[in-house]
Amino acid sequence: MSSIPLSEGRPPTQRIATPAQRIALVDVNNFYASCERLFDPRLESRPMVVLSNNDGCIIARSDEAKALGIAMGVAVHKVRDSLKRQKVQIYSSNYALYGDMSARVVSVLKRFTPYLEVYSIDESFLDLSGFADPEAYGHDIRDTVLRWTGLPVSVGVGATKTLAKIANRMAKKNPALGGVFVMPGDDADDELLGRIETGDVWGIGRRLAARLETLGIVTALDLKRADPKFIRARFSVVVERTVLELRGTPCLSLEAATPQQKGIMVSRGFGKRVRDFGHIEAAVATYASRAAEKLRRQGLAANKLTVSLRTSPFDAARERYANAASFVFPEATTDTAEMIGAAGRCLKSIFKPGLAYQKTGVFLDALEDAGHAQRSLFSRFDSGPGADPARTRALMQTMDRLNAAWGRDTVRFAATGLQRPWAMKQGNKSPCYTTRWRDLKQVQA
DNA sequence: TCTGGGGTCCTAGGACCC
DNA sequence: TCTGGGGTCCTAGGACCC
Repeated sequence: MSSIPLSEGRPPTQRIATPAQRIALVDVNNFYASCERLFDPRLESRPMVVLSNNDGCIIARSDEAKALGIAMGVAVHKVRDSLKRQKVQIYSSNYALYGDMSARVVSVLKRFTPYLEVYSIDESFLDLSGFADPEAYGHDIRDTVLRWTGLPVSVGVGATKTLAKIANRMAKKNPALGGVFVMPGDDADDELLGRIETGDVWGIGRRLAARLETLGIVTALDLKRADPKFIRARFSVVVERTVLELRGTPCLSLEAATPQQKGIMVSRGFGKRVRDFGHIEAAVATYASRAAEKLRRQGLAANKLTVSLRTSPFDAARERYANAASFVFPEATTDTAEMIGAAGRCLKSIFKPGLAYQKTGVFLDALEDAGHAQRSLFSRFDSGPGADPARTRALMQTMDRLNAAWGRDTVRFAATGLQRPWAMKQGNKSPCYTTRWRDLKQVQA
């Protein structure tokens, strides 16, 4: 994270003097709207919005649209008349375009420092520790990105990620700053923090803000001055970190390497309500295969698949229902057909006829590196050279006998193979074997 | 009629083991 | 049969982010 390498052999507890950490947050202003504008110059200085997947709600607005008071996330049908009256241009979203533009911005940013974390499609954290004049550097970054990609960015600099976020917000809110703001640091931050509500601090959402308010903590400055230990006891370690970060103590490090993804989700709302099982089944199969594609593209394999299904939480008059079912694969898989099959079974177990459904999704979980996917305990008997199905059956029978005799999942296979709540709910008693090497050892013992 | 589609991390609590 | 502490692993649910 720091650009100063630790010398080898130094005890980890010993602190070394480093220049104050400087983190810059660079993000694209109104990212989706700015991308669309790039390819349609007629939109320049006109109010415009970009819509979500089914053109359901507003997910991006140009400055001009914001000035008209159009809210983020609002359902289009609620504001359709007002959009028309104010001549707001309306665009469907184009994620392929945004992904491509995002990559271009990142490649420009990488010329400024290799210590960079791509945080989201339109935001990156840059480590500028040790740079003499971060403000001038920020302007350089901004000018270069604009010139090379056509996209306007804002740059906020602070001692921690949380402070960089706040600085970025300042840069956006005050046009006079020219898109760049550097937090002065320490006590000099206080005047500014006093004018920011806790809910606008990174990591403090609506619920936490409400709970903090009951304690009299209303502004970012109040939060900075709160006792970290008290906050930890009352809330959690997450909020405690935010307090420390506001004080300039880094708790969230810059992650230059992208870690392995932990879950993969594909979900969509239906354009209109759906009652037909076949329709939902087709959607689930499509999502399962898309999820499998994403999985393989990253060289991962999944151990578990979950299907969720729900009616609309917005239909106050109709019966509400939401449920999910999971399937744990006998061994980690990347196979589309296997996933579609599992997804279909899961769906069947939670589908209730007669309801008007709004949304379904497929989630892949317990991911691991496909190259090191755990071999099935039985796979060497099941297939390949030396296959011995009889041996497999014998092993399974042994397990069944042990489990029956001891009245529980003695050797831990039977129960761990199926997610319990689902198995119970379905009355599915058939054992499903997870076959890890540690289990094999227990059997042999 | 119509309300996004993804992700992350933390905590509490249950099952189980010795 | 009861009691009990210390530990791991797993899951559900809640909070947040973009």
